[in-house]
Amino acid sequence: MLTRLSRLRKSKKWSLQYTADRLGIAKSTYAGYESGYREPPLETLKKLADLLETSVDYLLGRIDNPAFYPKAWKVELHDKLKLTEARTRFDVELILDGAPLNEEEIKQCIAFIRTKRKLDTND
Amino acid sequence: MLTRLSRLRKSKKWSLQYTADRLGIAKSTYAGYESGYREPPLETLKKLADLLETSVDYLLGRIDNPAFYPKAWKVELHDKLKLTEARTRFDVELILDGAPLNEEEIKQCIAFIRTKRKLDTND
DNA sequence: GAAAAAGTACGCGTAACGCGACCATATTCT
DNA sequence: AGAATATGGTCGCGTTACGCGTACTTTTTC
Repeated sequence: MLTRLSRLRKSKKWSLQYTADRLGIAKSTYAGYESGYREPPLETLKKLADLLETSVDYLLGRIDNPAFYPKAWKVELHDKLKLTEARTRFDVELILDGAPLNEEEIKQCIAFIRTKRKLDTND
Repeated sequence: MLTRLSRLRKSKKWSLQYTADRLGIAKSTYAGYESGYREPPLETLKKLADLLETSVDYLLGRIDNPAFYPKAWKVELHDKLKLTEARTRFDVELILDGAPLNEEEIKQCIAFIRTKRKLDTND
């Protein structure tokens, strides 16, 4: 059930003991979660998602993207596109006619809109 | 802990009994989840999120948006921007210098990129 | 206003959880 | 290399807390 825990923990180079300490539980208890031998209470599950910087839905195998997800769907146009939300930032792609906009196309769009806006305010 | 269950269930106009039946558990068992008296096993928690069309993270109070979230961060440029993913679609905004792109600006960007791409392929 | 359904609370039997203890393997240190 | 320490993994026991039936109150339906 929670086999994804092991991967995420190792990606952070944490030991079972360290992780268990941060959760305030015994090493054997946490090991039980990773092996699927036991299930954690919901409060511990939330702490795990916090520690490992992912979603509970990912830990449970309900989604496949380990990155946490945004609360607001706003995309800022810089050189790189960023999806902004409260916790962190995610890379996104803009697709047009099936092909993603490359960096240069995005820059050109940005310049295009900026000059357009400047013209609209100066008359 | 799971007080959001009650809201979501009522918004679907389901009774405790009906919900419990769909989960394959006793009414009193499910009632225990809503009241916070008991916690469901993780498998049941996932089923609940499926039934109520939300995320486990929302049920646990970890995020405030009950809508499910995307699996892939891809934005398709049409007249309206859409964030595409497996389950459903979300409206998004493109922000430039703090101001969102309006529909006309997006259309102009689309036309701009299309002509640019046509030029690149025809030489 | 009776009957049915819905919501709520409790007690019992039992499944499953948390922990310490233990061992095998891997890593670190002198 | 060999001792010392840390790590990953498993097991058994005591205890927690879960699932269900049951009973009771409140609400809805006719």
